[in-house]
Amino acid sequence: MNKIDIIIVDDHQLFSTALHSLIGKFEDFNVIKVLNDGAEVVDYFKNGNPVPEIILMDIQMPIMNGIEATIWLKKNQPKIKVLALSMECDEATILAMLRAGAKGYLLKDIHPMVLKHAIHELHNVGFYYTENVTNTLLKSHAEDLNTNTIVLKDRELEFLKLTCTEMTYKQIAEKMFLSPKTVENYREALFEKLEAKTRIGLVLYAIKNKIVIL
Amino acid sequence: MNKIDIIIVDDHQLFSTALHSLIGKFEDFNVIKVLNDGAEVVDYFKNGNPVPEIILMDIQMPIMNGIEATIWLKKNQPKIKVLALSMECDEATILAMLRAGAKGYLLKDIHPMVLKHAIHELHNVGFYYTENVTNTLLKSHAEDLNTNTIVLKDRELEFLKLTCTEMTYKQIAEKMFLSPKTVENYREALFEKLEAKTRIGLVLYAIKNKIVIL
DNA sequence: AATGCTTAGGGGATATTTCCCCTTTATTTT
DNA sequence: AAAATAAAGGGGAAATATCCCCTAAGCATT
Repeated sequence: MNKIDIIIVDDHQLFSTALHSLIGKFEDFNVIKVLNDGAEVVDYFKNGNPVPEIILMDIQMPIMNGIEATIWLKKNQPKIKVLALSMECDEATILAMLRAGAKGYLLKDIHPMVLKHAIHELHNVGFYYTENVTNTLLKSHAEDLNTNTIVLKDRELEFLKLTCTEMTYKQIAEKMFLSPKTVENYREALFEKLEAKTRIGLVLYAIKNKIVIL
Repeated sequence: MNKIDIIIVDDHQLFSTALHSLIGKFEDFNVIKVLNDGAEVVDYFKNGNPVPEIILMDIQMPIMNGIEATIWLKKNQPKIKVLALSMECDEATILAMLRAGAKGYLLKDIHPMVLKHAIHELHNVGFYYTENVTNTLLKSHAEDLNTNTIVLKDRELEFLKLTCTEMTYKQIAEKMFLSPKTVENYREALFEKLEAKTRIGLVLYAIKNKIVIL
């Protein structure tokens, strides 16, 4: 039987190391890489490295957070199944992560056997939600989880993050190595996509969907 | 021995009623009023009603949330000790509530005797923090909790909330029955107080400090 | 009576945001 | 090969936001 290839993404070295050795003990899993930030995920795949079946993804990470990284994966590596592994149990974060495309959501303090089971379910069935998460979904009326097919492009995401800053568009343009007029186009595109009327609307969207985390 | 006067503020009728009858069983407490929203708290005291020693304050409420209400109380009824009673256990909310001036923070699923004990501690010692909250405080380096003495005035708070909206200042002025120029002054005052450079800065502050809840 | 604080309002200038319409070049899809 | 799409850039105008400095009435403190 083939092993399931896994990548671990977590900025907390202690945790990712522990997880690595833990998963190593399960004979049917194979950790092919440990990455420390969402940004490293993007680099990893842009460089054409081996594609895993499953990614165990932390959420809070310094450069690119797990939600952004999952959004990127949805677009660029749609076959990979992302299992969110997080400390946060609040509804907003769970919803944001699932909207981003995660196929499962576990809290970090679960029993190892639950993790093992979750990975298998993800691999065989395609998703795995704990009771906790299911409840959250039901509570939130599961509105637009699947309806909401808003997919932001890389540069749009980058722009959106900078928009949640006290930078002017001119400054954002410099930071993105673009002309102010191009940044202007990103702004207009996002106004449409996210149904915003002003820059404030973009900021609210980004925060609600945890594209920026305060 | 004198009873301790208490006001309950919670929009969830079922809960506040249950709480009322529960506290009624403790002979040393006296619930003098049950209110259903932060806004009712403000009205209550503006009308010169009896002042309690302790307020049990919910956080999520439809019109004015518990954090705003506590900020208002800090300024207008500083002797009242606010005990937050909430479902949220995330760091940001706890910190925001304590910054707002709450003297204690309990989760709603605690044992009644813990609540009783907490109220007594609040009354006698002046504060009561569960281990949970203490941990959160230590983790967050307890930076500016006491240093941060930013007190927003009523109208400033009102303005700030509207600022987190896709309304222009002109529209905000209309809604507040002020001239655009006066709103302009509020903006400038808040820029200084909150160390913001742009309107985005105000929005970020309001969200971080849970003055608006997304 | 004088001082200070709060609340409300204003003038005038500059920078930024927002809107609408248009071009080019490369890549992807059909 | 033709058509659609993504990514980058632009002109010009109107609406908003930001800055700095100033006035006046009301109220509380000293």
